Amino acid sequence: MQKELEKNYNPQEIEGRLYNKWLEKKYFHAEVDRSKKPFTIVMPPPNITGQLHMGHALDNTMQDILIRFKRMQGYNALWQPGTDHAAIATEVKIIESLKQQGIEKDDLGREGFLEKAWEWKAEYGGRIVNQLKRLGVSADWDRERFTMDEGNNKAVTEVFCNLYEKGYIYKGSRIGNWCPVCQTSISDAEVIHEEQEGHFWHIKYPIAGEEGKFVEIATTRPETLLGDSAVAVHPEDERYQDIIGKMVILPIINKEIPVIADSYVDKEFGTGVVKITPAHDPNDFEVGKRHNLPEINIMNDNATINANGGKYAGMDRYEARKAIVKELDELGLLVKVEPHLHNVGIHDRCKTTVEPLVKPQWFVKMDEMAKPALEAVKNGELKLVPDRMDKTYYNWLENIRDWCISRQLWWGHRIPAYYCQDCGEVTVSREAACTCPKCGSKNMKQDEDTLDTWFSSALWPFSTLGWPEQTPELEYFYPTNVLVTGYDIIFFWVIRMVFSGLEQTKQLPFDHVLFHGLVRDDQGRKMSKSLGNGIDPLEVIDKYGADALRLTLITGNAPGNDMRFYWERVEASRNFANKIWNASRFIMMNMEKADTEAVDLSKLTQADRWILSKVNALTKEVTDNLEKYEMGIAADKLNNFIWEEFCDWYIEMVKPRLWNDEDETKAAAIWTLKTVLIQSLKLLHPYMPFITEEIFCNLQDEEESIMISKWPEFKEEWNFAADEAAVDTIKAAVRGIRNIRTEMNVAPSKKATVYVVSEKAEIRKIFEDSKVFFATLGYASEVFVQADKSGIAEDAVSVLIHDAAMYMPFAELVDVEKEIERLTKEQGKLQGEIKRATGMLNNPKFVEKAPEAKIAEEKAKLEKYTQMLAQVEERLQQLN
RNA sequence: GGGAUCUUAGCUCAGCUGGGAGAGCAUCUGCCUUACAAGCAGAGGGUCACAGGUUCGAGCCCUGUAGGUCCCACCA
Repeated sequence: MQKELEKNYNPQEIEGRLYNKWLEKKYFHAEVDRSKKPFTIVMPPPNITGQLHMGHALDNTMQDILIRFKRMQGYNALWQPGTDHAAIATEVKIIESLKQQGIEKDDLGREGFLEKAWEWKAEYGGRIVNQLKRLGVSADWDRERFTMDEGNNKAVTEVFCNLYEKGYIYKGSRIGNWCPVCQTSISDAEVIHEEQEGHFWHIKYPIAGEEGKFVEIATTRPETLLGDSAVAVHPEDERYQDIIGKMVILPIINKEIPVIADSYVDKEFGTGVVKITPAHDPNDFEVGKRHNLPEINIMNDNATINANGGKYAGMDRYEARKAIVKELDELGLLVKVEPHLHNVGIHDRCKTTVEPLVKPQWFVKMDEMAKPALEAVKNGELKLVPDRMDKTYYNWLENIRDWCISRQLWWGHRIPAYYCQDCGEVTVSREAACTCPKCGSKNMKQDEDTLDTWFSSALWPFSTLGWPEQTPELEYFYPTNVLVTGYDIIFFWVIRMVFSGLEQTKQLPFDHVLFHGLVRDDQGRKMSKSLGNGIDPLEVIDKYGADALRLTLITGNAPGNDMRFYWERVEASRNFANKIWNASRFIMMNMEKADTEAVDLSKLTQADRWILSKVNALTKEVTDNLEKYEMGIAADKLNNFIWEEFCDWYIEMVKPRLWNDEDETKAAAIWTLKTVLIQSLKLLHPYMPFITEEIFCNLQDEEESIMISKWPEFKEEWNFAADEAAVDTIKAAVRGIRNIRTEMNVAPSKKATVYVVSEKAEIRKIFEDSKVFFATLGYASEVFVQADKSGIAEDAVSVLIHDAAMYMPFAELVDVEKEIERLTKEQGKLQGEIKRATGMLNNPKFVEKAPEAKIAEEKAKLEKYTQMLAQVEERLQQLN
């Protein structure tokens, strides 16, 4: 006796129960097992500060689909999860929360702060994991890692030392991006450019020793004048040839600086004269290096003016700007102020305008490591999906600059560099260096800085598997198979994993990268906290179930494309879930009517063979699509098959057999229903794990879970091409009857007599065999199949289906005008088709080049359409 | 400035290597037909942005134009 299902699918009751069952049964856990092939995905580690958002939901749904698919296919599937310490993002949050308690970061000191940070991690680090679980994520939680756990720390130190020993890591005093609020350096990738309304100040610098003579410069940042070391013009600028080499007097500071010539200056832009501030502008920094200019730092770390700014010392950079402009104006040196639109660099985390500053920082030399990473995609070893991402990837690697990896933060991996306080020697070492190798001093101090958070995430695919130890896991599960992530972190993360993997393990960390886009709101805007337009995935799960959310995020979306979130789409997915639920309910209600354990394939009817053949073809297609990461396409096909083919057609076709106790094919029908349902559920399981599991378990007792059941395969013995064609014909015929009924406004309760007329015996056989479908699907009371039109009422209405004509004696209901209109339309259509087919067949090139099957198909169509046209025309004549 | 991408039904989007324009939602018309009204049956609606080109054949390939989005670089 089967369980009775509720009338509507109710996910809330089911999901938690099933997820716990899966956890208890350890289905997500993978152990090294050399008898099976591994399939590995590493989960992009969510930040410990994070709350689940739609991006996570999409990313993890895609991974879950792939991992469940591969697991069912028999792979030893490992989905390696973990979380990211997210250095700056977390540190900022902790500082904020401390502030609310009235505690300043500096009051705590490094040790005290880190204590708080670990407390934070303990409190919030598990939150997002629990949220992911609600989505149905089948990751191996027993292997959960953290970027700052012991193993990862070891990997980070090892990589740092390896790169240092190879000469790829160096410490240099270079101009870099500085965030005055976070008080740390940031990499180029962390700077976003924003167009802002600014001003262009034209200022006169007096020429030394030439009373009354000036050069006019234009600047957007007048306050940096305090740090000018020169004024530059283009070497070939006729206007300024006479002043090259002369000195000008820097206003306010009142010191002489040289006029230099450098081709960096654009003659056309501004006045053609540029002030050079090597310590506060990246371009000026380069110019300064070329001309050996002094780097005068005028700013403190919090972007206030320092002692080099004289009387402006202590002022904020913007305050100083105002004051300096005012003074210049008073001195009569301000020529004009123009409005000016320019791009300003902003820190992506805190939105503060970054300040270019010269600071000693650690860098990774990129040119050598970029080469093999570039090569991997060019030679096809690493495939990006969609492949248009290749160009973005190339472009970045070909123009790569050294990676600034030091951060002036506390939360992160501390740089394993030790300075001898006596002789100044720098030691980079895997173990804490207590003795200076040069002078033997015990007075050693570790570098205060920590590493960019992406330094540890770059190692994630192999550090999580145990590297640098040669663990069995590393050997077996690495390299991983596919990385799934958003295109927005291709530079931050993907590329860095690729070159790190190649450098450290001599292998690509994965051979495919599947990119997805952003989930936007219904107006196409990015979901963000400030806009308040974010939709909480947990709210969607509460309302409609995890399966509905998952399906919504996958359906109708191609790899790498952004998508918009609509509640209506979730509703549609929920409706689909309910449809499956009810189909299953129907099947279960009928299952006890016959013993379906052993059914002879020869007992199957044409309809049974048709749906089996369909699900068989679907199996192949869905499998192929999933192998090619075409999840959206496969989802569409599953929806279409289950809803239309299986529910709307097959179940309806089969009903009379279930209701008729005399019917010998009843058992076959029930067997087919169950078989096709189970196979569909399996194909759907990666998308909708909960509902498929619930039905699967209610449907049968022999297997304990659909998620460890075997993925279906295409079977030649289920391939019934002829039956597929025949049922397609029947379907078309039924549709024709329904159309006529609708057009003539025949109430469904009113039964009709249907005549099927065809001279062809095989056509007659198809309809003879399927009279019952017309009764159920087309509401016909009687069906006559015959070779000619004898006995059919003169005023019968006809419809043409393929090459069979159907007559329905509804004389009293016929609207002749309408019928003529319809037939005329049909006539036009057919004429068009005939013209098209004739054109193709008369084309010598087509006949020569096209495959034979194609030509035969066109010939068959031409013949068919010609016959149909003749029938339509005959009918038209009758009516006129 | 360099690059990517998009423009397909009222809306949101699919459309694989060129071979008779699709889905969901929305709209209209009938139906509470014993799995499902979160449903069933039917209907309307598209010069596939524009202009050229290649091809027997173009939504798909090439060139150009217009508009949108995004990325990178940079504007003293």
